[in-house]
Amino acid sequence: MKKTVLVFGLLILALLLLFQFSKYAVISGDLNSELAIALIAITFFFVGVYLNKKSLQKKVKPSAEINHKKIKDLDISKREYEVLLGISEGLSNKEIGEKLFVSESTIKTHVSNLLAKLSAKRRTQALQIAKDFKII
Amino acid sequence: MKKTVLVFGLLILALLLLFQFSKYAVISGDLNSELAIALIAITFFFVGVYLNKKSLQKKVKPSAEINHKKIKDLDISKREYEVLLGISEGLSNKEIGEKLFVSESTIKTHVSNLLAKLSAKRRTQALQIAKDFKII
DNA sequence: AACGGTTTGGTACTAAAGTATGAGTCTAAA
DNA sequence: TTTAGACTCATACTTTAGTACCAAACCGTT
Repeated sequence: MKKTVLVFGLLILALLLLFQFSKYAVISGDLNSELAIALIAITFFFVGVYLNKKSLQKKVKPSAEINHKKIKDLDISKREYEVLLGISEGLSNKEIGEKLFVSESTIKTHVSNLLAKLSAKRRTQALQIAKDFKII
Repeated sequence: MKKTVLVFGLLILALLLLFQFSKYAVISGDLNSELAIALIAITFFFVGVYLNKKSLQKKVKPSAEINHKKIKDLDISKREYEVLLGISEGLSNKEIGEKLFVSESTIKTHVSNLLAKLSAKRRTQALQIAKDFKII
């Protein structure tokens, strides 16, 4: 919010300066009126590019963002989530165990609990559901 | 390519028209010089927005497109690809078999060949690799 | 018609995955 | 301090997944 106010403040300031500059150029009868117009055109061109980029970012980013609230809603613990990430990397239970420095048995327990919480029958189904929920 | 030429042609035309218009406004001593400048500013603002949107589209779209060439390069058959899609939906071999009206044995054969072609040890790893290759 | 590639499917096996149950440890909160 | 939840691990078991090998049927091409 603060950022938005700052940006718009600066934009209005720049706009006023450009208008003052163009007025001065016209009144003083310089040959520079074309230059002034060109400057205004270029400035607003970049303002357009900048604002468009900002507004698009807000529409594109969410598709790649993780829904942390959903993770809590599903009652998925920290460790279970780490296991879920291991599954999404295509690792076996044994490999996940090695990565997290625990036994394969432990991973099996986590996976089993995870599947129940995600209402999945298999780890591949868990991946599909987790993607739908945007938690991976 | 043709489109690009057309767009740039129209842009240059619009630019020239605006310059002529602004010249006329200034020379004729109207009070409208500010209006002319505002029009130029607005025009270039939208030009900036438009061009930015165009250039971003080319960068965003490919991330959701399927690389059919890669599928052929990996020598993955039609049926094998259908099985891969079944896996990505979280289905078991038996369920994929029912969906495609063939036996579980057949699916196992397809999966085994698929894993070899994708250099994967497990179906979950196959999913991860297939995503990297942008074939699912 | 013979050929290569795909698709299908079976048997027999090994390897993972997943379930159920019980239990010990640890930590943060009541 | 005891209590609940999270994490750990094991055993014993069932179910899927995956491999290896073989073989028949199908299909478009030459």
